[in-house]
Amino acid sequence: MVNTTAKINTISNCKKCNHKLCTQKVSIFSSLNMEQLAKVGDLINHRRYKKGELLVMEGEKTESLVIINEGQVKAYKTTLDGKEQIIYIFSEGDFFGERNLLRDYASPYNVEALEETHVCIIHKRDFQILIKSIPDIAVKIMEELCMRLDRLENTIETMGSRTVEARVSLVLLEFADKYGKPHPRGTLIELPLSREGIANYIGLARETVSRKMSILQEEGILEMIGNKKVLLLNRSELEKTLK
Amino acid sequence: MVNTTAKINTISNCKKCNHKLCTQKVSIFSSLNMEQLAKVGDLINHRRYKKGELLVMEGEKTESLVIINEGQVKAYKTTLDGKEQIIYIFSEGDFFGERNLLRDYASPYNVEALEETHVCIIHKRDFQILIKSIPDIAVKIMEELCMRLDRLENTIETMGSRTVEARVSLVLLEFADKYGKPHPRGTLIELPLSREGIANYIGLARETVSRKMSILQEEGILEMIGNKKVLLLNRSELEKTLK
DNA sequence: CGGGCACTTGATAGTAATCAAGTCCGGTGG
DNA sequence: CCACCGGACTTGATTACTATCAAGTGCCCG
Repeated sequence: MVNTTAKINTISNCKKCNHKLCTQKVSIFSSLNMEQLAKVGDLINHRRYKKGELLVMEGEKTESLVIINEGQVKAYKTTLDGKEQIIYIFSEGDFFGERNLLRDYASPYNVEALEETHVCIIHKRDFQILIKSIPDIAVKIMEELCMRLDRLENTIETMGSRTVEARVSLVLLEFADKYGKPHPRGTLIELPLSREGIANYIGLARETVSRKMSILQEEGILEMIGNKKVLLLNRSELEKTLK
Repeated sequence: MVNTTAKINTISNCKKCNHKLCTQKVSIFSSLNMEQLAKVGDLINHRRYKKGELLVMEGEKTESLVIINEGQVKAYKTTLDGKEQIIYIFSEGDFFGERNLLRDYASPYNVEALEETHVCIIHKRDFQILIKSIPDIAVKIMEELCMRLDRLENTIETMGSRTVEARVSLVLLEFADKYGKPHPRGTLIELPLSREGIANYIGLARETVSRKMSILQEEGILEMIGNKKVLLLNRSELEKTLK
């Protein structure tokens, strides 16, 4: 199965972890029984990336579905003026590379680790077999794709109607839902992105993001804790800026 | 050419046309054999809408997949300042309502006929049965959803990087691919939307769309023919404004 | 031929990008 | 433990661009 001892170690851990990590975490495998999970586990390879490392480059032809097991990554396109437009932030349980499961497809974006990240990889050919023997997986992927469509559609709505405040609110609410933890005075959000990253996510200048967040702080809607944390104090007020 | 008797005619035609119109036109049924097509045909209902009629309202709970057989529709969200942000234009062979095939889902947008439109409707419960007996359909839908994700991701990129020219170019190229016909001097595009519609599609003021298109005409990249047609003379030049 | 509507074009104002200093924070080394 | 350094962030001033407001113009249809 494998050669070097270190690798055997990792892999053998993985034999167990396949159920816990890659498979159980991920909604697309949630309907599988133990036997099926084991089957899936056999097809999975693992890999680690350090912060800043590229998992995939825009335009690169990839051959596999990648599932984030631990850590998080950003998927971004490079615009003609050299900026990066972040499209997705993928965290534990999210996947990418689904486009080329069915046909050959160049990656539409760069994917870069935002921190130490551990991924599970399933090769296209294995996945195609898998999807045929367990059709329910295709349905689960469809569900996930629909959720992404939802988010992108909403993003386009706020980007189109162009009230900058709404864009900032939307991203803060998104982060609150995804990364927020209960706190006596509200919700504590660990930001996955720097100010510049947030700006690149919602198509603004980093200074503008700073300014708008300062205003939200003055209004008592949130409190900035250092640069990487935000305490959301008044969620309903923040939601008002949306609709 | 049409009136009441014609309508009866149409309906009875449909028993036959199910194979030709709804099913053969649509990529999601492209892998089906004749027998399967017939099975699908039996599940389909038809309906016509006049220009301006709403097929679905934002927030409404729908129960079926709708396939455009003839005509076209726009899917749009109403923003808090009363504007409409158009997200999709669906034409012959496109479908919507896929979100609620799997779970109960309120429509994320209004859908309105841009012209006389004829649709095929499959109820959720029938579709769920269909998808189980012919799993390949789920795969086809996945493909289509991936294409939509592609487009939305590109839209977000251009909306984010905020060069207004690029937005106009992108929409013109999209229309050229979708509705363009060969012409001795380039590509003739029948615009599905008015200037205001285009503006609502790419998040600009209608005046801005006018101005940018006038500039493109001055530059010799295109020629406006009345209000509803555009002759694209220099496609490669238009593409340069993107990347 | 005339009326209405969509579109174009012009002038103005508002808002965010850009340019430019500062300031804060975390990390490092003395 | 403290002082210093660098990078990220904030804040301010200016500029650039598009939305908005306001006339016109042209096209399509009766």
